[in-house]
Amino acid sequence: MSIKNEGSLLSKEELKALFNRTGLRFTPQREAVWRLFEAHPNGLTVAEATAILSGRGISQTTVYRTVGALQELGCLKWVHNQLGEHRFVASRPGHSHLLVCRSCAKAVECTDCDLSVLEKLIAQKTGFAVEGHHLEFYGLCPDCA
Amino acid sequence: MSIKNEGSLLSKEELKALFNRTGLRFTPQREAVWRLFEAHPNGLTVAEATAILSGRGISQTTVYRTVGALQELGCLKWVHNQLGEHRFVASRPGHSHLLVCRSCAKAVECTDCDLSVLEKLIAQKTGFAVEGHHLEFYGLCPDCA
DNA sequence: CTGTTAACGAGAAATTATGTCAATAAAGAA
DNA sequence: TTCTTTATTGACATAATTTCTCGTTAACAG
Ligand SMILES: [Zn+2]
Ligand SMILES: [Zn+2]
Ligand SMILES: [Zn+2]
Ligand SMILES: [Zn+2]
Repeated sequence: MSIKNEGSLLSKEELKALFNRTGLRFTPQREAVWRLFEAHPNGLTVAEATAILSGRGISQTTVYRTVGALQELGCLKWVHNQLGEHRFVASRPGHSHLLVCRSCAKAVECTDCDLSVLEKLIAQKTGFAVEGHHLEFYGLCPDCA
Repeated sequence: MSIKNEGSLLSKEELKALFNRTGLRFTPQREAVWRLFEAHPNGLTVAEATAILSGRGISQTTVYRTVGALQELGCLKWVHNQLGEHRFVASRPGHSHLLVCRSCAKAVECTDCDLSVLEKLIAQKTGFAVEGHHLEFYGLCPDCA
């Protein structure tokens, strides 16, 4: 198990390559959206991101589109906090889980949480071909405890 | 591990008792909302439920409020399907997980999936006081495979 | 440098969810 | 049963969230 490291998750070159790999263009707007989430390890709602980025001339439409793209690239994860708020958290590309604080509504990423045994068990019992999962943990973060 | 049984999950008396236990009133509208979800094991969005129930004189406002109440009572679970659609699935009161078919959107409940070991591990590593979790599995159901 | 076309912003529109308030009816007491 | 209390309801307004349209701009391959 490892906790997400602080600081820049992706260099400019890595980010450009990530977009270009799937035929997407690397634009200043897309970098700005990504950097914003990168700078907020606890996550943001689209509304919060738009409020900040509109001051930099980036439109709400572009924020929505970029959040969608980053999700498909696997480096932006969504969580529901207890009140149904839809938040997004930056991460390195790949699968991970998130811990959500019920007090301050912030989300922290954790990786290497193996559920393969459970998936196999469920596949056997139900006949489902299990392809993946979404797992969120709820609780109180150290600051709020 | 156990799979959800078919048919009526709660008798009228059980349902009334469930509401009254927490000071909520048992109304025809609330029963109708519950029975609708009970009759749709694959789940419904609020919009779908409202479309059906408005034909029976039940308002959108009441559908939203009842869905919220049933969630708090623990017998209505939400899932995101792969496209972010927000669906609700009836279940017996209590904690459980759901398997969602990516083809037919069918959601099947399963219980007794123990994550306590994982929760303790995460609590140690992160300092979070872990209080609960939300876990969905995605895959293909036997009929769609 | 040039051409192609994905991506952009502005604004409208659609969808989803919540708030207000007078009328109604569920639950418990008498 | 009847009465009293008050949570619940429906209609409607409003707010919040998300998607769409279209003319313009600029990323990127050649
Ligand atoms: Zn996982
Ligand atoms: Zn906190
Ligand atoms: Zn669980
Ligand atoms: Zn299926």
